[in-house]
Amino acid sequence: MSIKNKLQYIIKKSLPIDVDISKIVIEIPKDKKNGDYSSNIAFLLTKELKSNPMVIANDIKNIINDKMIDRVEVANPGFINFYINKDYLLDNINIINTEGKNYGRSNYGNLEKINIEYVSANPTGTLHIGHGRGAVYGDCLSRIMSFVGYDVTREYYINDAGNQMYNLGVSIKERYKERCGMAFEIPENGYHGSEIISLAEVLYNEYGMSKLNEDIDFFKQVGLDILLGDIKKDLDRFRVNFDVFTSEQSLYDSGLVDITLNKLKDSGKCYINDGALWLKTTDLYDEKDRVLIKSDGNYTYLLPDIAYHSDKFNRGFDRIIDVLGSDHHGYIHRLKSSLEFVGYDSSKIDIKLLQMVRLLRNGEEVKLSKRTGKTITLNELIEDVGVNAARYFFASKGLDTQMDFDLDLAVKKSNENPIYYIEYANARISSILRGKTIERVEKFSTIESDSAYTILNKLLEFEDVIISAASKRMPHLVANYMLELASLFHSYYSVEKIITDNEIYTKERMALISAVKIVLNNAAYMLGLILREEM
RNA sequence: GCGCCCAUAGCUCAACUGGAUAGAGCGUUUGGCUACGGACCAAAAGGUUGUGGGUUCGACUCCUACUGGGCGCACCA
Repeated sequence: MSIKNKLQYIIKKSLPIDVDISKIVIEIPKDKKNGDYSSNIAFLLTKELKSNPMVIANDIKNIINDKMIDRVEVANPGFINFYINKDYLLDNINIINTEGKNYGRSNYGNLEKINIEYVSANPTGTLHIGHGRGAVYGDCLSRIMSFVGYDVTREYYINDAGNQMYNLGVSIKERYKERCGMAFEIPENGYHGSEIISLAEVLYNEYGMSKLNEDIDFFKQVGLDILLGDIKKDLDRFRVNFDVFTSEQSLYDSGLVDITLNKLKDSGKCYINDGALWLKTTDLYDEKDRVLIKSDGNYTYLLPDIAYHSDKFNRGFDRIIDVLGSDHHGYIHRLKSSLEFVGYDSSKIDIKLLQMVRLLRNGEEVKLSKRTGKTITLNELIEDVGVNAARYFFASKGLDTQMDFDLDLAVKKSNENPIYYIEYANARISSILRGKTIERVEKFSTIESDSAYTILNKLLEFEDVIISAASKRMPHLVANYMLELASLFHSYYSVEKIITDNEIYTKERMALISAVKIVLNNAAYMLGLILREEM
């Protein structure tokens, strides 16, 4: 059980009335003068208890008696502040060193089945920096939610059936014609990226001019296979992985798209106008109705997507998380409305929108556009700054910040990325501990400094940090935590020598920094970072 | 024009979703290596949290009206 959870129960037991545990908020005060932990519960009970916060807080204080808590103080205008017992903090060192990689794990998620869909980039080109942000977010969230006991499925949706794929096929065919020395023309809405030219090159090298009479489907399929393969390779290099790849085409093939269409028709929410089939999404959350089948008989993107989300529901997920670019925000209402029409509970869908990455080059904005082929690829980024620095950069920021990424600055100052500061802490500890064994300390007797106890409190907080990162879907909390822990360690390192002539002193401090190293690496794992032991 | 998101130190971002004196990194200034790694530490300067109202014990956080940015507003995906 996490420390906040324990405190919640301790408080609950001390209350004169029954209060829902989730209403008892435990916080970590910014100023240590206000305790290691604090609660504002007294403010919340003033109405029910018909008393003022100070009186309520003092009543609670007088009842609380737990060996985990050293003392309780009440502060104006009614905060209850807790100080954690030092032996309890010290013993946590042993727990960390024993549990190792598992320290911080919990069953908070109760094995709830979660589907997290992210990246899902159309296989019509190479991944760029914007995809990197979504990839890191989805991957970190998956790792974090798994760690706290959710049953997580990581999923990638392949849009391999629509118009864009057709355009891809055309673009490849035209490039192939170009390579064969024939007249060619890339259509206005075709793909102009350099990867299409390389694709044509591959085709030419393999088949010469023998494929000139193949239809668009042939080129589409070749493009899909190769580009999707490249995407998977890039993601793998970025330490981003998936459990399931779902193909849009497979939803047509299995008949689910048509089944979904019939269910929508049965729902009575469809009507025909101007030769197209519309869905009355305005009956729920949408601002205008949407077309399901165009007047030319083709389906819009929405229809297979309703089928896709139905499929996710049918697979029995308790919660569905979609990670999308913020340019898709207008899409949410029509999707949720449609799903309600076919009988699913759309409140189980959590759509996380990530703001665009604005790419700067020497202070000037570089417009990303796949169509014109002007992109900074994910691979180029990794090449320049490395996987760790790139991942940390994305992982350390909240979803709704519109972040600026100055590539020149990032490369030039890559050593100033906080990840190096964190790695340096890990390297220092590794260097001290190298070749030595950590022993269990039955009774700590020499750890007394404030800086040591600040670290111990920070270590104790770890499980709660992971839980709130998971429940709030905010992986950057873990990134912040890591940086703080690294900073506390550097500080501690500068004031206390670890290895001395005193055997007990040395043994206890080695156990402490070993615990720091374990937690640092567990946090790193959560963010998909691999901390170097030497720099 | 309508809708969603954003605005915090010179710059890039935090602030535990309503808590106590708004914090880090970079940059600037000052001090610290005969120590287990100086890619470090200690300290200073830097803020009317875009603006005006409101809600309450308490607001960066919630409501409202503005200002300025991003993104949407297809029988594209």
